[in-house]
Amino acid sequence: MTQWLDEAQQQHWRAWLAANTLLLDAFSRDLQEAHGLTMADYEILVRLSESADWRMRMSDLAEATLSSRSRLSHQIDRMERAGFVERVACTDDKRGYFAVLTDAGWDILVAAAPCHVMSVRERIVDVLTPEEFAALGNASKRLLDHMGADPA
Amino acid sequence: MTQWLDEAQQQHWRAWLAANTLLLDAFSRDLQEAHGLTMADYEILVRLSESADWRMRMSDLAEATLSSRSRLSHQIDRMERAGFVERVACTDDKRGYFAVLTDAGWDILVAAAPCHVMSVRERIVDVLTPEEFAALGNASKRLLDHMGADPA
DNA sequence: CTCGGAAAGTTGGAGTTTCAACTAACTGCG
DNA sequence: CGCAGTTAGTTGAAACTCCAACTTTCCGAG
Repeated sequence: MTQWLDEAQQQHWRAWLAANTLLLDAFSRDLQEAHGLTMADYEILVRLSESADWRMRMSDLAEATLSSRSRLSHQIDRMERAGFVERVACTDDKRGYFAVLTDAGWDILVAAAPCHVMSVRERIVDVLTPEEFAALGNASKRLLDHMGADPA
Repeated sequence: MTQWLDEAQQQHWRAWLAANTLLLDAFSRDLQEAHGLTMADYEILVRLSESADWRMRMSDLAEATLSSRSRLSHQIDRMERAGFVERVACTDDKRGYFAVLTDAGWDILVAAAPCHVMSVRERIVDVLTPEEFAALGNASKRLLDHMGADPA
């Protein structure tokens, strides 16, 4: 016998789902309109910029951005065409490649970051009380843990 | 001067983002493996099944599922091909169409629902304390309100 | 050394989403 | 009435994602 959700649970669940969709849409739209970037582009730029030598192995980057290898590979194709990253062969492991941030990639990240942070603030951080926001973050962290995901 | 996020805020934000991605992936995968449905399919089936006469105007359905008209149109194409819905011309407004749930659509929804609810429980509802889950839902609701979204 | 399996990454095609352009029908104002 | 502007919905192409198959290289046991 299925244990259905009660009315309140149903509402929480749907709110969570709807908020995700609308927020993610909004962030993408903001980034897109202002700088022609997608969320995926942006996350890759961020990860690379935070890495030593502005570079990361394809697999590590895929894992960090919660993306499949295949998806990342196509994604890096596009970003390479756009001039934001370069592929550099890894000499230690000849199967491997690094995705390396270019100056152009850095520049667009620097240009886009303030506007992205702004929209995260406007739509989430500053909308909630600090307690509510922390609760949202902590609940998310618990859910991640339960799935065995690294919180990094 | 950009007001960056502090360390804790950064972590909450990233946790939220990661949890969304992983959870949504997981729900899709569960539905896909068990019944060959996508989340989008499932939500449409749910909405239609909850509507009078198992039918909804295309625009209303698009709005309810937070999808663009174009996306919904393609989506309904596929579901019509699969036999889960039908398009029925609207006689009042000759521009309009109803998406109507078929018996086959109802059947697959009935088959898929328990397994979907199960996975929502397993991955969210039963993972958190009732307080944490409520906090997640309420925060989401607040964010929706702030975006002017109807909580229905 | 060498061979089988695992890991890194890419590829192509099919499926999905987005965007802009389009048709057809409705609405209301002069 | 009659036509300008809106609304409903579709379409096709381009962008993106997913999946399965593939190549190359690495690793470890014998």
